[in-house]
Amino acid sequence: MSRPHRTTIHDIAEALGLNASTVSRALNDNPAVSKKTRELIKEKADEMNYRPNHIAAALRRGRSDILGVIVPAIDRTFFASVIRGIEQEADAAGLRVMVCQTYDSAERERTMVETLQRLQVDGILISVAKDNEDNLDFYRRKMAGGLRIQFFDNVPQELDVPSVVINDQQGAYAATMHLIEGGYKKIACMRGPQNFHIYRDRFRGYQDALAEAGLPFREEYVVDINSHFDNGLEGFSKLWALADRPDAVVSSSDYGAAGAMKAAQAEGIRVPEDMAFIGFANEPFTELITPSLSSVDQSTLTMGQRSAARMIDLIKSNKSGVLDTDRIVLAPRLVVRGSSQRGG
Amino acid sequence: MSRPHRTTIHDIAEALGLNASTVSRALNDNPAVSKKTRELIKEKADEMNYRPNHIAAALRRGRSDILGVIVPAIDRTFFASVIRGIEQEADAAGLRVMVCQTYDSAERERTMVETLQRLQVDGILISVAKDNEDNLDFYRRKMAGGLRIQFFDNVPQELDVPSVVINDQQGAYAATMHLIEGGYKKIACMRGPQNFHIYRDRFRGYQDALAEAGLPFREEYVVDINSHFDNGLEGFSKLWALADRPDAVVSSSDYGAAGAMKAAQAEGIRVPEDMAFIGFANEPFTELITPSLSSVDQSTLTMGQRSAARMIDLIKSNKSGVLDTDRIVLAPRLVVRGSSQRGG
DNA sequence: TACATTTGCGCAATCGATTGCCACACTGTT
DNA sequence: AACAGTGTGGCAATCGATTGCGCAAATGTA
Repeated sequence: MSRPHRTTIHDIAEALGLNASTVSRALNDNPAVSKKTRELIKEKADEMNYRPNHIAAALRRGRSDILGVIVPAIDRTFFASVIRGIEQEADAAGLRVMVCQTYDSAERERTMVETLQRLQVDGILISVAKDNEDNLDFYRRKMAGGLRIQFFDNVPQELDVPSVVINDQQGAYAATMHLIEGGYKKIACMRGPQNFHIYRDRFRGYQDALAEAGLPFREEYVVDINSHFDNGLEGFSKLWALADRPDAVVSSSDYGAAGAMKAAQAEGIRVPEDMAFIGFANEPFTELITPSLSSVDQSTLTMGQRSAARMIDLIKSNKSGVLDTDRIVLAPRLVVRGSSQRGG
Repeated sequence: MSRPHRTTIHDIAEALGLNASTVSRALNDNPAVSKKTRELIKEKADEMNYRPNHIAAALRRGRSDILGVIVPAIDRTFFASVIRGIEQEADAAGLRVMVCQTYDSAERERTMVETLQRLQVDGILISVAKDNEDNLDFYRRKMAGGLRIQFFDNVPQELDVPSVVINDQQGAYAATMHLIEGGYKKIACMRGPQNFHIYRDRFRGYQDALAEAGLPFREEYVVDINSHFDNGLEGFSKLWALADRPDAVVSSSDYGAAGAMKAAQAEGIRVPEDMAFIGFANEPFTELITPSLSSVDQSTLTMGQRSAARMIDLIKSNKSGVLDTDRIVLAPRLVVRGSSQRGG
């Protein structure tokens, strides 16, 4: 028992004694069809419960009206929010969005790109996976082959590609400076993996702020972590083991900051009186924990909108992969909450 | 400057002095092609950097090998996890997954179904939107029209459709019973909108547990909330205003429970010594807050896997929309944490 | 009335891959 | 040497919508 027959433009044409081409034009509001027949056709189409076959149209037109989006994981607020921004722009332009997850695997990332390409997506928006060590050549080839790719967030630094990123240095700088202005003097840094430029930039922002304020940079105040709660716990214990303990922590991730803060509280430390904490990403949970966690907001919605808008422009202008390699840099926004505000 | 020419099977055929049909068969490992030519073709295809046009194949075969997934929002851990389960099954079956968000709008939900249908997806997996008051007829028509739809999580009760849900009653029952066993006697309930069966069921589980333990059901201990942090705050203040205050709260949502707990702590209440809290959904943040929040895990991965597996079976057997309307009911799992464990 | 112009619609090719059917060639058997 | 049988591969139709081109009817003009 196969699927029931779906009505096509040919069915409509036959029912009306017309030609399929006329039906197609009518449904697309082509002025070459008189208003009379156009309405007649639309009525009949409605009556026959017609649903256009997007696949067929895509094949003929060479455009699928689909935007591919590839992210490490959709359940991270950051990406979900970027995707929302992308969808807003896509909706407005009449495009659909297809979302794929790499779960931070470089191999799966390549698979996803291939898959989307087979599906004839009009373009791909991507935030590359964390362990994306050597997909560089892959992307070079793809773009040289005419595939339209727009990068955002985590972008391969070695590639001169169109991208939308935030100013990580500036975000970490602002966070650190905020602590300094709050009177904290021994500020530690929990930094992310330094093979990612975003984490390198954040680390640099931290250093820059210290330097500008005339505070010494202390090697032992730097702890390497990943973006997980447990890493924060461990990171804190390292800092706590020091002879000269810090009085504040800037973290490259909210999860890390939350973990560290929880570990600190377990030691009886008062936050923010004895010690301040500040994270990065402005995850929703930052408002839920006690005290609420200060963080750096990454204007994610804008990131999605700008990325999509650029891609859509390119598609509409019908250029191939050669979009200008401009890098759009968005400004982050410091969100001050209880964890860093003495007497607040 | 339009897109560069993409190599097709015709190009390969021409380059080899063969026919496109042979190339097609070879690439699909059709035994009607000798091993020799098959390998020759595959080599050439590789050399010419051939990428099959999925669109064209889909049109011809009448199958797109795409599964449509519709959820209210992908950034809720619950859905992200279900989607992951779906992807696992789909990957194994060689299908792609296209995820759409309704942002809890019934209208957008219909649009998404239509869109996916135009895209000729092989089937749709959906958790219906919250304000899905009257899409019932819509779904009846779609399914009658041969569209394969598999529901999960939030399912229209009025429809006799294939679905995968969890036993909400059982989850809430276990949560409440856990509190009772912990010695709490005045247990309040923050329940979700009662027009959703999932929240009705949870409320029923709460009542059942009370009844079984011989505890009185008290109308004033019931507060209506939505699944937001702020609703938890407000909900708590209502309970706090009572003459005879409760000593525990079961919530139909983690966010509500977290909000209530924070409000309680602000009043100087010790958790769980003075008052216990337990949520529903087992969101990741439940481990981050202090004390960590007990919750009910919904075996989301399994839900996704089972839903997808059923749909895939149906697709492979090439039946139309008439999948058996069995309802698969999964068992939830109580996760006990600090917020409900005295002396723990 | 005759001719030029516009309007409205049909014909047929096309997008790229798939597939039923047929034809040729080769092997092996008698 | 003739024929059956099997193995390979080509031909052409097909999926459903789109679109360049051209024809015929309707309209306008002299």
